[in-house]
Amino acid sequence: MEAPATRVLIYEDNPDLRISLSQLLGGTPGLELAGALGNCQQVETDIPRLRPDVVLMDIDMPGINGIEGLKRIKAKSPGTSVVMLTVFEDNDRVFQAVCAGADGYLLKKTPPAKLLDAINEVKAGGAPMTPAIARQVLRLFPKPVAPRQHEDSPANLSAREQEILGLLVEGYSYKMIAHDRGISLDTVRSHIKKIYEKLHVRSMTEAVSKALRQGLT
Amino acid sequence: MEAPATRVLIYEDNPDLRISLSQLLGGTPGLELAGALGNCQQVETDIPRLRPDVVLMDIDMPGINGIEGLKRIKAKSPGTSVVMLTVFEDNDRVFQAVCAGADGYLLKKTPPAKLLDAINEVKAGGAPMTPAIARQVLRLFPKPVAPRQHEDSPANLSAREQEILGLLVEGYSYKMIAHDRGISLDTVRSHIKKIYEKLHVRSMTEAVSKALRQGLT
DNA sequence: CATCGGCTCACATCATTATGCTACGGCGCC
DNA sequence: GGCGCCGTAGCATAATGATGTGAGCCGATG
Repeated sequence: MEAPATRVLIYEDNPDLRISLSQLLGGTPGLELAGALGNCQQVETDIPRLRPDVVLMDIDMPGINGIEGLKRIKAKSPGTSVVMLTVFEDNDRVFQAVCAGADGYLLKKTPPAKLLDAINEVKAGGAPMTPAIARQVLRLFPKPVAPRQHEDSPANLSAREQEILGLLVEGYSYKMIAHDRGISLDTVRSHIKKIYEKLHVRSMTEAVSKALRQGLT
Repeated sequence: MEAPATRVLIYEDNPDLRISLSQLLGGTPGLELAGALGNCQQVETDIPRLRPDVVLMDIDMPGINGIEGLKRIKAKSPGTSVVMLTVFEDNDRVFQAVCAGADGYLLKKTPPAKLLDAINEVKAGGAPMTPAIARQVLRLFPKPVAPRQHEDSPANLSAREQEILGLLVEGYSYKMIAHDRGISLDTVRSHIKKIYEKLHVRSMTEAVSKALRQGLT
């Protein structure tokens, strides 16, 4: 008396990934591939036609993006669970996805086994999320509820570190910062290393993005 | 030298559980028991005194309850991570805890191994939650949020270029973009060169900054 | 059908960043 | 008065990014 298979629909514009996801799901007992599409232009008709229980939705797609696709699905069929797939743990998108009613949020690099777990999890009423994303969701939460302008610690950055982060945001290079502040290039490196640790990032672009999105400037 | 041990502070009014948690943590390499207290009456002084990296906080305690303790910790020391422990997946408490800035939310029945994982997870910037609680958090999230929309200035960027700029903003490296989009590294270079020309910038950081500030995402 | 822009790819070279380790003076806190 | 954090600094190596030049394919447009 097996339960009927869980019907899974994939939206993913990268053909390689789409195919490997399809194969993964198709080859798993208890799951049934309802479809695997490269865009969500026809999402409104796809859903009633394919009747998925769970949708895996890539966030970054040309044309109608995943967030928009999510909204349309939820508008038509609120009961359908939608798990967002993304390469980034980007704050803004997480926020948008969560607001639009996403039921889970995973990174594309999630190993296949975890992905299958996640599908079962949503089916069981859970909400699969990577730890880092879960953290972001928690951080996002209090703000809309209580828009306190709390000058809560700028992510623990020291005054000097904030200053330098500000310059990064302005597009300054290490050299420019060193010259501008009259310190050595190596000192700039030191500061930036610490900023990276504290912000949990690994590149200037990530730091800039995080700074701008979290108002650390 | 090894990384300094993670200092963990426990608030748990049940002596049995408090002791077994203490033993669990005390016997784990990389963790250091900063303290194990039966109430959070002195939370304001406990924190600076014991300087924990992570606090495990029982929600249901006599006197000052866990939510209140959490608030006080966050008021004094926003950088300290607090993981709530609870017996029930009660909606209202989850809501309150999340609003007060909890960094994780686990059930007391969580197996010891998972608990240790969770501590490492918060330390690494994650937010351990049980799936069911994660789902509640998502549901609690205020939906009526009007996402700003700007279809205004495509800034002359082609669709592909905007797409790639989006990835840059997310902190993607050339390599990651190439892999994700299934194109060669050199093609990524080409696109980015053109993006730079069109935006009049000369580095990833400038491009990211400009993109975020002008809503090109 | 010829031209043009967008997308793809290659090769080359130099500049900049990322990361790890080490170190020292100053300051505030037990 | 020892400990930890901040700001400063240097050195070394590996990885990534910036820029130039050139080229093939395709679809749209004139």
